[in-house]
Amino acid sequence: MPELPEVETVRRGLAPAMIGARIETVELRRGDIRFPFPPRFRERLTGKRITDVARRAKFLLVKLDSGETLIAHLGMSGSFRIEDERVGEFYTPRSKDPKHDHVVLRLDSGKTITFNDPRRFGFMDLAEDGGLDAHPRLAGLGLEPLSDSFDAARLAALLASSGAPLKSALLDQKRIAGLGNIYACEALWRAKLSPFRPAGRLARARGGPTKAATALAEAIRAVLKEAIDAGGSTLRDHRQADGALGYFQHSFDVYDREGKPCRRTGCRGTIARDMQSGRSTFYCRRCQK
DNA sequence: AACACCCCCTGTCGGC
DNA sequence: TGCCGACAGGGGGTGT
Repeated sequence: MPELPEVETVRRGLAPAMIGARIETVELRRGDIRFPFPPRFRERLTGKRITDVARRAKFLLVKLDSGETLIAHLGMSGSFRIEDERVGEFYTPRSKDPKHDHVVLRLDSGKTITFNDPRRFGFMDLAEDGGLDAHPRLAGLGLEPLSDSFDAARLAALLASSGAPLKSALLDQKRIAGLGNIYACEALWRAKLSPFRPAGRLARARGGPTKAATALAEAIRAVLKEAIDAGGSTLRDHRQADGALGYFQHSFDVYDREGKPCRRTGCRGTIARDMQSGRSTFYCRRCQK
């Protein structure tokens, strides 16, 4: 479930295995994932040393000593796997479906980093030295919800121009970058806000953000932070199992809980599911207004 | 300009 | 048991 917390969890897993290492070989098992690989992709990676592994919204950013940056997106089903050739098969069982291993990076540390993506909605790209912020895949992205500058006032301002329902606006990566279908639903539930409420109306208050915007900003930050904390703790266990980085099961308050009781203390509502712009929205009619 | 809609692709699950 | 449609964490392109 690669939304911001999952991508951040993957980043934290990859960073210690990748930073400082040199890429010795790049194996592409096909010519494209969702998009074709950029020109001279293998050459631009091979022999380069990795200086950092960062994240912007749901994008992983692998910084190279050439100044270029490898941009990776997990799409819906992408994951990375770390294997250590020096340790061997006992600690690193094979993936269940190696047929979806599309990219294999062999590092001089002896570790192998494999990108696996059954649905191939993920992709990789390269940004030239100095061209990361202007790269077409990143240029239009909105505010990082976990950055210091994200607060109720900024959230309200970002939603002010929207005529869309609140949940659709939260999924718009040009406004807030990193929320996906799960955490948009979860944040709205926490803030007791209906996903159908007009987003632009959250902004309109004299002298500052509305109570709803304040609650929503806090809910977004809290739900993302908690998910990252949960992923971080799950990560260690998961890696002992098979070295895979990508999917972690969390327990959600509303997502995928259609027909089940609302978990809010004192609320007797039942979780409903509706479609909004083609995606499922889970919410409680009783306590989300 | 700012939406809503459809599509990309594979796998899984529930209903018949 | 098998088949078939619905649906799945995302986002890019198109049409209104």
